[in-house]
Amino acid sequence: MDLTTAEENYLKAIYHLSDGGKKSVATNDIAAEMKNKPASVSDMLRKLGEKEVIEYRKYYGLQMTESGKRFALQTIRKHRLWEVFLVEKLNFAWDEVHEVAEQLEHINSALLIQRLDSYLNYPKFDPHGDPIPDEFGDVRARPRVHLNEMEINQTGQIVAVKDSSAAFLRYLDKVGAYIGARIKVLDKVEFDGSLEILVDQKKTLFMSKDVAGNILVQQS
Amino acid sequence: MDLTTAEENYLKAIYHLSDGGKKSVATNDIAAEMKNKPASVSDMLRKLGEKEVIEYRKYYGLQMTESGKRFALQTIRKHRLWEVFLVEKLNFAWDEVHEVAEQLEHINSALLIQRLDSYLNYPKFDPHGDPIPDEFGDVRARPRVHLNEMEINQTGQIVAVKDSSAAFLRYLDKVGAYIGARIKVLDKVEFDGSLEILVDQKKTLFMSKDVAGNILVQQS
DNA sequence: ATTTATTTTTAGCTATATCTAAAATAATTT
DNA sequence: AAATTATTTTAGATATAGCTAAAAATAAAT
Repeated sequence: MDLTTAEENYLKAIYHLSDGGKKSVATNDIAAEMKNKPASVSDMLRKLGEKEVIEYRKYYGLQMTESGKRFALQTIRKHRLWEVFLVEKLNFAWDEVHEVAEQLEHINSALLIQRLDSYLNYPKFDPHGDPIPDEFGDVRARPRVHLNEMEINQTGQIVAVKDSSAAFLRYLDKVGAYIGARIKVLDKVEFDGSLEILVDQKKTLFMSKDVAGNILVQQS
Repeated sequence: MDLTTAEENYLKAIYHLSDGGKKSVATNDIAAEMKNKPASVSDMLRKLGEKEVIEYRKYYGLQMTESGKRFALQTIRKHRLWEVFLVEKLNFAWDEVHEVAEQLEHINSALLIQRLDSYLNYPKFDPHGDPIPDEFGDVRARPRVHLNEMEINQTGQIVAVKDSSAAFLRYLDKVGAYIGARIKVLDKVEFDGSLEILVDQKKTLFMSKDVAGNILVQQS
């Protein structure tokens, strides 16, 4: 069974809004996420129900089926692999990749994705630090802590940022706090929660509690 | 003005069938090339006429406009750049790339194509030896000769093959006669036209007139 | 120069994916 | 509990891109 591009996009939106198929999702919220009208969503939900990628009872909401989750994860996998390609090979900036990956994720070729994965050396995380599902849809989720919650002398690796506005990403780029950077908390100021951070065993960096609250770290 | 994927595919087909916009093309031939029905083609020609990428007088055939040629060349450029990527970076075989490139050519991002071009080191020819138009649609066409028409001691570079059946491509791969290979005609047998070829100043190779007739060489 | 055959176009239908406006259902408030 | 509000669905459009069957125009053959 094959899905259209539109169906893939709906499934992906539903997957994200439902927190991986755990929660129920409102028609209105899907419409907001997809930037279209609730009436269009209702229609699509009926179709997705017929294809059995969701279980749909009208007026009562929906549940993703196992099949639906697999499809969503495949699309997410492709999106994130392409993001890695764009950043690592074509030197795109973090904030330039989304639009293009949004198109590339719908290219249909199992061989292409296998080869791309291999070419990129089987990355486990995308440039924003989000995990890349493997070909079976398995995700190796790492425990994450907000940087502002870490204690002095604790170490880890930056794995994600919460605020992905262009301005914030530019700031991070400037200070060298890229995804994958190894960090160590050197000092913490009591009264405002600001931090002194060692980045990649070289640069030290002062950071406000607010900024640190937007950075996720895998502790090690 | 933007074109849909279907419109891009029609323009590309028309460009090829009309030999770069020079000849007129029959509705039936477009239908055959696109594997759909003449009625569908008529309809699309009307639309393409309205968008002024072709000049269309019903029953009388069509002419590509300058705008139409530019669009077609951009699509061809993207297709061939992706083919280079698939073969050189992802290790696709010559006969595996077409289908996937057919999808990738419709990805819409000027930046992506610029970066891809740069990443591939501004290739001038695709893996089949067909020229890649530059971003302005200019094509550096090289004079080509069939290998069987070359004389003893003449040299050149293989730029294309006419028969692109998987069997033929496998044969060429096996004997090392890939696109770009530098060749020299060492000897020519009078009575059957078969040739002795030096490939890349290393291997010598015997080749029937028939095989040589399917290989195009840029003389140098 | 008619007739016949071929090619091309039109008319009307189907499917996808969107929309607006109205109707139906569920949730909230008084 | 009834009325009001919010959410969701249906009904009926529109646009794209294909189809079949029939009509119209052009080309070929007698």
